[in-house]
Amino acid sequence: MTTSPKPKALKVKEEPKKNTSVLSDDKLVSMPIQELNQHLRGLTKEEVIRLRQWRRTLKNQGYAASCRIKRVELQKEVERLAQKNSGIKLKLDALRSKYQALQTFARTIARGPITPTKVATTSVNTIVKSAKVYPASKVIVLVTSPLLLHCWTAK
Amino acid sequence: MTTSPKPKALKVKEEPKKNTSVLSDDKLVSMPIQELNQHLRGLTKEEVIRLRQWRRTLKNQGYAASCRIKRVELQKEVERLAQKNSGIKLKLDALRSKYQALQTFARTIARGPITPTKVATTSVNTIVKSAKVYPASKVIVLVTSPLLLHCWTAK
DNA sequence: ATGATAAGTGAGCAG
DNA sequence: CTGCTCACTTATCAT
Repeated sequence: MTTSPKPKALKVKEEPKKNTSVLSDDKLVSMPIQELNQHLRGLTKEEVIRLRQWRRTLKNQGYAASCRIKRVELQKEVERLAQKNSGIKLKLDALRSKYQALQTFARTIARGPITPTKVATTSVNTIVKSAKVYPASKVIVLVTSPLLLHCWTAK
Repeated sequence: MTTSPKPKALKVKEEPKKNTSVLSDDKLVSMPIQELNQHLRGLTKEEVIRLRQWRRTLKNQGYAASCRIKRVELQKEVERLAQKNSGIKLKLDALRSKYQALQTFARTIARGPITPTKVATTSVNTIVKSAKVYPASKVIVLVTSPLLLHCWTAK
């Protein structure tokens, strides 16, 4: 009905009107077609068609409803995915930070500021002691003699 | 219409029927309401109502269409998000691998092949002093606090 | 026949 | 009034 259907008068809201037959809509729609056919015996041809059509319409109501539900769930899906997405992004950022920190650290110990600060020999003791302010720190003493590397660390 | 509406006879497919007035549906629906009112002068009260209703119906057609488009886009949104999601997951996994590799590397160069001998903290001083038996030796003290490496050497 | 879905309609709410 | 959305109906398409 895409092109200019007759502008009809306003539709009068139909009365709910109770069912003509004993069958409830619920039963009519859920009954196996075979069983329905039995109930249809002895009815006018027109009545049969009408009932069948009504059954079909009721079924369609159900299909339409499930379509609507589907749509709602699609909406939820979008929200769920969006949330999940931002969650992963946070993880990614956190990991990136950790990675960069580690990278910096790795560079430092690999070839970074290994230009040691020069201090008086006597200060070494002080330095070793001061390391204790970092509970997680480790003190490593390297002593190089020609061609040999001796290494100790505190127990 | 939830409860047993009258099972009506099949609706006869209406003829497309050309528009009664000169106004095309397109114009009728897009025309400003004010302009419409001018065109409405001299028409039956019923005709006026009918035309207005028809305009409303045409508008509703448009709204319904945009609703459907919206739904389709929702569908696309889901696909888009799902794809994006798996993309980020790949990145995350890749970064995790890189991170672990770097971690291994860092561990290797940090304390890898040197396996320091463990000694009492007090012994460190002794060690430093004893290094002097090697005239060409160098003493380097490394103190690591989390993610930072401090390094000194004797003058 | 059955299920799903596009299009269209009126109802009703919100602005 | 306008726009939107819901529930429903009908028309189709595919199984």
